[in-house]
Amino acid sequence: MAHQQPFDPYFLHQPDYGGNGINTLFVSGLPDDIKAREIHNLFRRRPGFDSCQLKYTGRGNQVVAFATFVNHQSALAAMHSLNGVKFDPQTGSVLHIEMARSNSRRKRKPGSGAYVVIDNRNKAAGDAQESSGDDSGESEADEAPGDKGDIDITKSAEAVDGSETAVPSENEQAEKTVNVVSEDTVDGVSRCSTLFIANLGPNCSDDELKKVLSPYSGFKAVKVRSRGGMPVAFADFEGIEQATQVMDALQGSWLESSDRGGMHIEYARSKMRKS
DNA sequence: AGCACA
Repeated sequence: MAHQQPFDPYFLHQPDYGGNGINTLFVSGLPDDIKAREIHNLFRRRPGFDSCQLKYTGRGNQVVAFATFVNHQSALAAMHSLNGVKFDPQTGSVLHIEMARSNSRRKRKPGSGAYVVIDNRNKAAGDAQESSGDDSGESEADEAPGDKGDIDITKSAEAVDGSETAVPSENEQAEKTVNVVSEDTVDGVSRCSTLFIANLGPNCSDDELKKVLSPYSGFKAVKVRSRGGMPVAFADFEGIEQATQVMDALQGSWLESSDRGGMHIEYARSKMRKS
């Protein structure tokens, strides 16, 4: 019985389990000429990334993707950093990312690439053709939220196949899918070596946060501010990279004092004043 | 859904 009590949020007090167990993201809003490689390049830099798959749903030219991470937090962090991002300035397509209904069961095969393509376009037309080299059996691992029922649009059987199934080579240099305006700006988000932490419980203290944050390299200081309402905190780090690591590691995780959900962590708008 | 301290 892996049943979680929906009415008791305290079943996951361990920082390692600061989530509902879902580590896969559902991605829509993709242009229909998207390549699996692009999905891979979009997510591969995100901490905790494991693998991804591009799926032609068979509904027209609809394309969705699933990205799997090592845990819920890293999936959440990636979702937060990429959701709403304008993916293609030409077509104006904007990424819509949410937690998948279920985790990807497809394990990354050793020696094969970190991404895979599932093409249901022909299946929808009654044709049983496999995308190259796919393992037989279930090729479905996840279901899109709000994707119940099979509305067969027996249309579009254009074979735009090939090239996506290629194994990604070690091209570490040719990836500018994510817009980097300046070193400190990614996807239009200004990064900062100070983090802003919200969604804290009313009793959250500096000490509690310090205990959680101090194990991370580069941690300098944390301050909780209450301003009457719910507290927020600012955590300062040596550099942006260290701050990012902590944000990715702790995004969505619960503290003992949490009562409204896990921590919501963003880059602060300004650096903590030097002391 | 909330960003201070100088």
